[in-house]
Amino acid sequence: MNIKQELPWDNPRFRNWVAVARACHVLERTLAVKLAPLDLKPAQLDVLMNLYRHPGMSQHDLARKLLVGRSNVTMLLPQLEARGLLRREGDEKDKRVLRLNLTKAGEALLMRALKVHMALIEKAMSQSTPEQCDMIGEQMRKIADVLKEA
Amino acid sequence: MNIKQELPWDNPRFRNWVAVARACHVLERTLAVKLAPLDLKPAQLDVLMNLYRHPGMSQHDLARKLLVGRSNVTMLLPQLEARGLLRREGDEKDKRVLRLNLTKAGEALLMRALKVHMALIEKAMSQSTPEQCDMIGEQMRKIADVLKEA
DNA sequence: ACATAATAGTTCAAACATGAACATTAAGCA
DNA sequence: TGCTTAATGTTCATGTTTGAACTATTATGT
Repeated sequence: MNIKQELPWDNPRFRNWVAVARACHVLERTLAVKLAPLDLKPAQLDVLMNLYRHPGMSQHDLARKLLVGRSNVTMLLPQLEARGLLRREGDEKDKRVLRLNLTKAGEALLMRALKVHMALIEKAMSQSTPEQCDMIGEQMRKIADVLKEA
Repeated sequence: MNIKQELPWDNPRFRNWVAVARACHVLERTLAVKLAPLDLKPAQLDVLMNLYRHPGMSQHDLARKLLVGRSNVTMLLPQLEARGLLRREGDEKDKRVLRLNLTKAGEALLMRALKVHMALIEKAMSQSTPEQCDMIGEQMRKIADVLKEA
């Protein structure tokens, strides 16, 4: 019995997941380069995207959306607030929470950044048919779900 | 003309890629938790995996495989070397390069870590058929290729 | 009501990644 | 040969991410 048979590299699921991870990594790095002219990092773009889609969300909710610690959000926001891209306003009813909203400038920068992000994703995913693309998205959502239970 | 039509969230490619990125992120975080008992981080596991598959590789080659800067490798290796998991030996012919090899202990720890990694990937990918899984891997390899040219 | 739990956000130190500048060695070429 | 250029690895300063401890506020239970 050859030990090689037991090794992950011979397992299709393993090999294919490694490909997923590599593609993610490469796209993330490429995005960072393309966003540099806007003086924006991928993590910051994630913040702006989430605030656009969920206006008035709390920092805690934002942290969960970003799959990141709360302290990370605390460190991330002041930079963006100082640049006038978002506002943090205390909630009236619950004095613990801060409500987050994009400013006009924040929305404007987001739109420019989205063009860059969109173009990159188009380039990456244009090699797949719409059916393949949808199937990939569907499987990935399943993966995220099954792992969050763990 | 509704501006919403131009927004990425209505674009299937965008939505599906976001799902890919989230799945990657969740799996990476989960892996970090599951590897903690072995006192190993995902990045360190990546190192061990690459050295196992490419014995005697240089730090420069390792950095490229890991999609990471050379200085990062320089900072990463001493910890593993100090734990006796790998050796760095100067190349005879080219005195600039250091040849990297796993020790027995390194291999042993790798095997234990691979069980953990493998189990996690199995859990994640078991929801896809083998055909779907292969297709995903194929598309992701294409994406990595097309982006590396950029 | 009052004590206890839980929650939102912050602070801080440590771990980590990055890129530029550097030393050493090798390769290319006049 | 010598001079220039490129490659390998290290160092260092900077910025990022993390988790634990902390404050302030709200919820819960007796």
